[in-house]
Amino acid sequence: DANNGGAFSVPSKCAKLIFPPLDLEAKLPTQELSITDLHGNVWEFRHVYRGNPKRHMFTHNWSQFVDQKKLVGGDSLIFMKNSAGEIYVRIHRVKKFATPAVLQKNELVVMEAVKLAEKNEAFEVVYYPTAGDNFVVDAKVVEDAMKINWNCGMRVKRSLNNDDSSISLQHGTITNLCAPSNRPWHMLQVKWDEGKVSENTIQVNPWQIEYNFVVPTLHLQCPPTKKLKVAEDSALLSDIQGDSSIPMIEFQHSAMEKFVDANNCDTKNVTRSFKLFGTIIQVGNDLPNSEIKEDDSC
Amino acid sequence: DANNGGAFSVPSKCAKLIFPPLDLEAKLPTQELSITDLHGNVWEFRHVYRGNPKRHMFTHNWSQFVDQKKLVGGDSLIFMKNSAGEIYVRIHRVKKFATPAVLQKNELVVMEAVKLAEKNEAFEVVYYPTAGDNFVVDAKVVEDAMKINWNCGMRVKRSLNNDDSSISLQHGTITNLCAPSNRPWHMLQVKWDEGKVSENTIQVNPWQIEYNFVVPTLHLQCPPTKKLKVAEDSALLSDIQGDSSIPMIEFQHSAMEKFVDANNCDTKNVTRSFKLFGTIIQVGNDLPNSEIKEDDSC
DNA sequence: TTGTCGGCGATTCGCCGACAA
DNA sequence: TTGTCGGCGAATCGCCGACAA
Repeated sequence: DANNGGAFSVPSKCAKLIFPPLDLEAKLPTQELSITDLHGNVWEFRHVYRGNPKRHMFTHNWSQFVDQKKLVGGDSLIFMKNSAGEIYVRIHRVKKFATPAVLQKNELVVMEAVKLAEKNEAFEVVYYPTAGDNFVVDAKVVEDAMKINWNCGMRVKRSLNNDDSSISLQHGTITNLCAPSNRPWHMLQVKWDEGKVSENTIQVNPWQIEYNFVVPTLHLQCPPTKKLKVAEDSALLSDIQGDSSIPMIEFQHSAMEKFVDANNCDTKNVTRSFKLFGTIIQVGNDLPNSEIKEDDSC
Repeated sequence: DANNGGAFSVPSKCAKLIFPPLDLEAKLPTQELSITDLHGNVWEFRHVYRGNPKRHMFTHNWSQFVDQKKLVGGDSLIFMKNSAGEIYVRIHRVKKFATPAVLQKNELVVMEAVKLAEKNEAFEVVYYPTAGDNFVVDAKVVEDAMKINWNCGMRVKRSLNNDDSSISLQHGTITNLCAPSNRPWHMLQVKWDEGKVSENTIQVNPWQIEYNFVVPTLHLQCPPTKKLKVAEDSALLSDIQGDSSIPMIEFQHSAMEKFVDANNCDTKNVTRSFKLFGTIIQVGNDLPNSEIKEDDSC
């Protein structure tokens, strides 16, 4: 388990198993530990054995670690030691589920904008780049996702690219198909395997999930283990940017900028098209002064 | 001018002209000022008249302002008051020029990667998303830029989208055409009007600048004043992301991610093409394990 | 065994006038 | 007129054992 105030209490099993032994005769047994994270960054923690009753703790550099990794209560740490005695740490973040109330409010706002956009009228949407619920996507991405014959009971997955360390796969089942006015926006209702029952059913866009076909037991060119490794490498490369729970968000964000730019009477890329909530938008001079606000909070 | 230690000394002309008058009889004349920035955020500064000799200063909330706006020595503030008495502040950032030595080192690294890429061999480049010197660009952007008949003496401009507030236009003149092996990378040498003489000549890519045609005195559909306003609005919308000195960087960054993903044996977008240093790259499975590292520092 | 609390010392931060350029 | 310095009190931070769950 994870953080409390100021220092970190290391479970004693973990400390005895992994850390070099301390001189327990000293009044204040202390050593400096160099621990490597998944990025190859080395953290110099001070490991002390103190308190009454005695317990193993990290003091120096611990709060910096919490800050930089944006740890919250519930997150877990996994310590590892290789044969050379080098210690590694990996973060396993607690899954965060948005409450249905928030999701429903977003739904209303977006659907209103959809109607305005279809009529070519001005619309306004507050965009949270880090929230992972994105509505401006490259047209091709939407089309590819719509080629799949989505159906109730299908097993799906999405990867949660948590902040800046681990990547984890989330699995679920399609429980409902709801296509208001035949639009793909939030068309699929998915029940995730994990999470509190009251919070684990959400509506998603087809392009945010992947169909989770069952891998047969035959030998394939890309066995599942290798595929997983690739996913981790890719996370390692891209996570410094540190946003979003959905892999494609960076591209979507840029698409958004492109759209805003073009909307402000830049005539260089008039032929470019995007899907906006599933409606094709030709960006150019013919749109009114639609405004899209960005906001990094949330 | 801008910041010193802890508080901010407001030039007395500015204070007398713009701020509401203080009760100069009090021992410590003080008032709270609500000042709005370009994002519409309201800052509550404490304005005191203190010291010996007396001077106008901002104390409370000033350091938060410096932190959030990432002000550095040399940056300027512009205060404005409208007829209703509301006060606004705008930041004008000092221009930063990279040293020729750094630029030349980058040049060597990139040119080496170009050669490897052309031979379809593995290459490695450290990518700084915030540095503004980008080499993976949508093919169409490059092609558009190459349609212009670049020539010495042409006047050009680029917009510096400084961190998160003002946008400023930088003007310059093409002083040299250097096309090693007929590639557009760093093809144009530009001398900027401002900046120290030793640092104001750099090599740029054609897609990073705009040809600055002379606007005739006739009436046009888009007079220059309006165009400037548009640029400011666009900065207002996009600057929270807060990177880069070149408008297109976000898109380039996403293109980079796309490229990395595709390179890691994702077969969904094999038909997509990019210009890499001006060389067309078809992303797909046929490339070896090229690695591209990202790094947010610098 | 381990989460939380109060305490304490060291460091930083916010705000001031004293200078001097 | 205005940039920088030292000083000071307040607030925060880092680190500890005392509890109790």
